[in-house]
Amino acid sequence: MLKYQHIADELENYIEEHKLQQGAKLPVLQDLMRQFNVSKSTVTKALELLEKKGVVFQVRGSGIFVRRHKRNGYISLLSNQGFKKMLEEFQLASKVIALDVRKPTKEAALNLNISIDDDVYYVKRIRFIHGQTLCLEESYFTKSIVTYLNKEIITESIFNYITEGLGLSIGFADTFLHVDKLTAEEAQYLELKEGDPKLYVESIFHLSNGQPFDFSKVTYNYVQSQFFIQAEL
Amino acid sequence: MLKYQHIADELENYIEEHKLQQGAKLPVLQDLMRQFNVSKSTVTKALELLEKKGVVFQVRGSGIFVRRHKRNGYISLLSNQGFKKMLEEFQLASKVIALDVRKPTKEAALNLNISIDDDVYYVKRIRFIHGQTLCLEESYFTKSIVTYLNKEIITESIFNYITEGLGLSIGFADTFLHVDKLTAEEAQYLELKEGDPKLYVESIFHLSNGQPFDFSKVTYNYVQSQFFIQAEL
DNA sequence: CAGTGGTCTAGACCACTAG
DNA sequence: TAGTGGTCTAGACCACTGA
Repeated sequence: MLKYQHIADELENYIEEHKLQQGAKLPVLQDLMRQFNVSKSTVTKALELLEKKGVVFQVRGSGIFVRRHKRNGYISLLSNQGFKKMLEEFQLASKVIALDVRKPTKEAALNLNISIDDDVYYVKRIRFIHGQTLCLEESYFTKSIVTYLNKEIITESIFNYITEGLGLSIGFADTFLHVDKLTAEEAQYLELKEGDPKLYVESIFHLSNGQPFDFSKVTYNYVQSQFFIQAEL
Repeated sequence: MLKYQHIADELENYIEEHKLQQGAKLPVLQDLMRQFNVSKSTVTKALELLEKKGVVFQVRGSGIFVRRHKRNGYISLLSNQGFKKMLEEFQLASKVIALDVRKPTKEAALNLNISIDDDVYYVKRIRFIHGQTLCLEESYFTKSIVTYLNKEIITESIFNYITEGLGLSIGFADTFLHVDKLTAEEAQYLELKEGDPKLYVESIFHLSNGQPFDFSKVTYNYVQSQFFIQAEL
């Protein structure tokens, strides 16, 4: 385990356990260096991680403080809060509608940077949150990378399987979103009415080496969809 | 000017000028160290900045590569791409509907962490993109921080004025969003129909020292609203 | 002006990739 | 196995905050 990762985890746990609120002051750098017996840069690296994650903010000349917003029930749009945490917190579940190997659409091939003759796994599923429909999801996985999928895997967390099971390292994602009206088919799956609002999200996920491996199109139920983003400016 | 900031700017310009595409390889760390005559950590810091900004990705054992998505016309939801760039690229304009000093609503006071007896600047404006209505925006600025505003300022970029004019340093923002249907009033302002879809975004902006100074509620025209997010996972 | 976080260095060693 | 980026150190110096 990386030292800075470990320090970040410890600090986050500490904040969680002691239920520290926005603005609570953490120990100064000197103390953290001594406490964990590491150099200044290592502590700094850990704090940068937490800052990116939206857990703390640092003020030069003053100290390190807890950052925590007041609202519950919002899903993080940047999945930097951890997959497992999300799954637990929101009791997500899935129902699989389709799973097969096929040729990609032109659109999918373009986004995955493959030929329309290459194979992809096609996954279509509905996701539920607290027992309500959350979204309708269609995904294309490059088969030469994600070599095997089955119904059991995709009912659980696909990404967890990709990292743990296949030993692949996920790097980054490009996500595009806009708002529109539900088509009849989407409305039926989400148990809403045609013409109701929807949030439509397309994402291209890449491995750490930059190779795209998943192109997904997700239509969210507007009633259930509350998102948040913590940004540094 | 910070060295790592300068290096990051230079590299970004280089990529822009040479129109490097996704996957293009940049010089290795050694070369960048020599080229800019700085230590390894400094180059690393510059590259971390660019990585966070979604400009490059690094692969251990392999190199540093350009990251660039293929879609145009999408607005970045994390304003980490720079305000000025956005304004230029999208030809944003504003029409002011209201500007006054008043007492905050309970909601605004709560989010700004002030008393309902404190003064706030209230701003209501419509923003246009390429001459079309983009959004309807209501903002509350803590008056003790943002001490002065006038119509001219808020017709241009408020944030630019806050940093340049008032010399304040903006730190981070918490943003909450969901999808809903337009009310009659919103529809009128946005030149759409009541019941049409909308993207509704609430943000709380904080100074670098953690103090909230702006609570804003924005309703986007669904036709014009295309957003993207570049995330690291 | 004491104390805090931010920048930067020089160098050791490690983990991974690709030929 | 040579070359690449990632981690970590110890320490100097700088910029900012708050009493």
